[in-house]
Amino acid sequence: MAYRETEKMRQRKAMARQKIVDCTYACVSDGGFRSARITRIAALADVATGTIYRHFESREDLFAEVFRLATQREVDKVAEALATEGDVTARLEHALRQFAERAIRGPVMAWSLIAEPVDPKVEEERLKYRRAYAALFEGAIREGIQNQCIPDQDASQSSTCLVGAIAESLVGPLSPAQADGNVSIAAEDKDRLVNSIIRFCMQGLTGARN
Amino acid sequence: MAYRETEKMRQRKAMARQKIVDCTYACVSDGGFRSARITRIAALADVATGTIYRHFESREDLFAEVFRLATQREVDKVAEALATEGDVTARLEHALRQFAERAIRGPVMAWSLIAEPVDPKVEEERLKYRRAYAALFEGAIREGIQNQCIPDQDASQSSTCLVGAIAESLVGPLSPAQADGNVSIAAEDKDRLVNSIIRFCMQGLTGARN
DNA sequence: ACAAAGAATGAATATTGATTCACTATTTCC
DNA sequence: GGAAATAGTGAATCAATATTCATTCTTTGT
Repeated sequence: MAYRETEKMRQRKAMARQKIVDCTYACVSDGGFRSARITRIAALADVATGTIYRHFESREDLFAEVFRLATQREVDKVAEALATEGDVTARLEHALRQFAERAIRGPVMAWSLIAEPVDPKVEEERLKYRRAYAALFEGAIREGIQNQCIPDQDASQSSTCLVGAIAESLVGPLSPAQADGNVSIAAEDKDRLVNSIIRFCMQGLTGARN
Repeated sequence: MAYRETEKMRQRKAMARQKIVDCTYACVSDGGFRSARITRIAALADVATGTIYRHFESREDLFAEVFRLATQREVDKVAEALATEGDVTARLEHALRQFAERAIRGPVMAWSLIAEPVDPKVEEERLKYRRAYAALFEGAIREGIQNQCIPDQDASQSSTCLVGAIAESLVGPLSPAQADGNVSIAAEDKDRLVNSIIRFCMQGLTGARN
């Protein structure tokens, strides 16, 4: 025998794989999945196109993995915001703000995760992602209903409305950002936007104007 | 001279063109713009692929026209609902219901009009469509603010939230219409769904639980 | 240093559809 | 009927990318 897989090689391989994932993430952040070409990813990662296929079965599989990682990051942030101390409505508001602000910071990625049409394997990941969100928001809304901070309602349906209102507000205006070379919005506009959305959402949830 | 365009021919041509438009509409209703292949449209319309190019500059132009027609139809319905007698909130509620019910009836088309990524020329039409909606809802919200049925708020932003909440509920991946093998939902479920969305939206707008 | 095994390469291939265009068919008018 | 003009056809072409695979380069153990 001559060659056997060694620790050093395993690590080098893992690093190459990671670099491919990172560069794919960068490409997607820039123009969405659809415009992320294998050749561009390969060039960025400084490997040959063929190399990508030693690490991933197909473009679709690579994308599914990148999607999974990206969403995990987002969902974690929201979960974190919901897990703080305080009453349910405050925590929900905090979580919505987190969601909205992150989407504004990375509008193309937000659009890709929420709305861009993707291949079946990626769509499957998206379903899990939506379910994770739904579960988080729903849980909080249920808790709110229980201790009467929030009037009785279909928690699952309301959480869908929350996501929709935010997504449309952020992704709608910002997704043509890929078309024109859209510049990012000014900080005070961003704040007004986020506050406006949150007011609508919290009011839709609780009926309370604050 | 020998041949000159005659009325009969003009009509026949117009009919062929109309048939192409109709079949494109059908294809889009079925699977969105992206999956509407020229070959399939041609087959449906019972013409050769080349014929389509005698009536339209390109696939994109054909799609732009179909988009324009489809949205005109939708916007007209909402405008109609808003133009009835009664107080603003009742009319807004009526319009939202119209919007939601139509989207449920044709979820794929609704998704195509609202969220599917499309080519630039079609995107341009979508912008007009959004503006038309924004103008309609906004106008009503402004009117409501003026005569104090609705608290002061960013009318344009609120109208975006309305569209988003409905769109996500009806055409998002978690919507009942898509989740199961898109068998149409039962009438009473549909009603509950629409009522639930509308409650959220009206409450988001007015803060009033009814 | 060498042979065996694996990893990387990237030009060539495959695929998927839109679009073209040389040709055929139809309509019109004499 | 026949010539001129236009309409319709659909196989061939083109374009844009994902994917393959024969070849080259690296690593490893003796």
